[in-house]
Amino acid sequence: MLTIGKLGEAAGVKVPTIRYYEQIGLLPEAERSAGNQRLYGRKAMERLAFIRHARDLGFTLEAIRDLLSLSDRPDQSCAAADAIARAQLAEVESRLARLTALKAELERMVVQCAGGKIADCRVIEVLGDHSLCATDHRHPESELAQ
Amino acid sequence: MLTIGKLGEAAGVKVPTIRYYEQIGLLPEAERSAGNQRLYGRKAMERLAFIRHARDLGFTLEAIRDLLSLSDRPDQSCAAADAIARAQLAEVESRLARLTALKAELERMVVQCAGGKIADCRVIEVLGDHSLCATDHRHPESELAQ
DNA sequence: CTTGAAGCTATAGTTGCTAGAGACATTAAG
DNA sequence: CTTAATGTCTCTAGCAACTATAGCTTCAAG
Repeated sequence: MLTIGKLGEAAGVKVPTIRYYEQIGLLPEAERSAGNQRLYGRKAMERLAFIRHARDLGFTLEAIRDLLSLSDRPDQSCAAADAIARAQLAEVESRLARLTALKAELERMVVQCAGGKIADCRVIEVLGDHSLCATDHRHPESELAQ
Repeated sequence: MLTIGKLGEAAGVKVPTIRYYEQIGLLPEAERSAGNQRLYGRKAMERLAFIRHARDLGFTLEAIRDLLSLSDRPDQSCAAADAIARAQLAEVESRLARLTALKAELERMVVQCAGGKIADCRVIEVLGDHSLCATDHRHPESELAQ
């Protein structure tokens, strides 16, 4: 059995994060030692690794909650898990598209800056006047989060 | 003079967001009508458009605060503004790189899923075992934010 | 003159943690 | 066996950048 610190080290997750996951019900309540410290076995370790990996791939905690409850029912169809993964892929693709446009616009801005005074600064000028932009990046339909 | 609702409409910013910007000092305190309602002129409109545009390009409010105070000093060198824009570009580029890797991994996952039972689901399996991944996307050096 | 939309303030919620305070537990050295 | 250092406990508050709610006042149209 591992203490919370050892578990965190093993899984690459900070200790308060583990307690947070327990608090929001993503990890079950841990067993406790005589001195009231959390103790974890292999199952908890695997579950935490799953969460960590999914987080690394950008899944939200809500999606992970669903994926975990699916993985607890091995006999069911995997359509739901597939759908969650596809949704995440779509999300990542839309962020990629958006970021690519932003990158182009920022490059334009930075390249054009001649390095003089603020009054002539292309950066400030472009920010102040959207019509100077090449692409229409206004009114983003989805957030950029992640 | 515009009311807050008209200003928000014109600039594509929600009303509570405008009040929020005023609260954190990004917009100056607005003039008030006899009935205590905020009134905005062209200067406020331009400032809000600047903020909105910079937000669309992914600048943080802190960066925008700096850019705004720079734009108030037209005779100074634009090196600082340039540096902020370049930092933002670098940030966007690093996110792009990361998201590109995520996309590849998610695609692999989704493509391999044969659509059977959870027990055989590639999505669940890959999430549970990082060694099944092609790339090492663990321990991200920077957050994915935005 | 009434009604409904828009405005006001203040507070709390969102996501996914992270940081701090102050108290108890465990371990390693002396 | 004691002490010191670390680890853990709970609880609360903070981060970005808003968004939502409640309960009020003001404004504009009919």
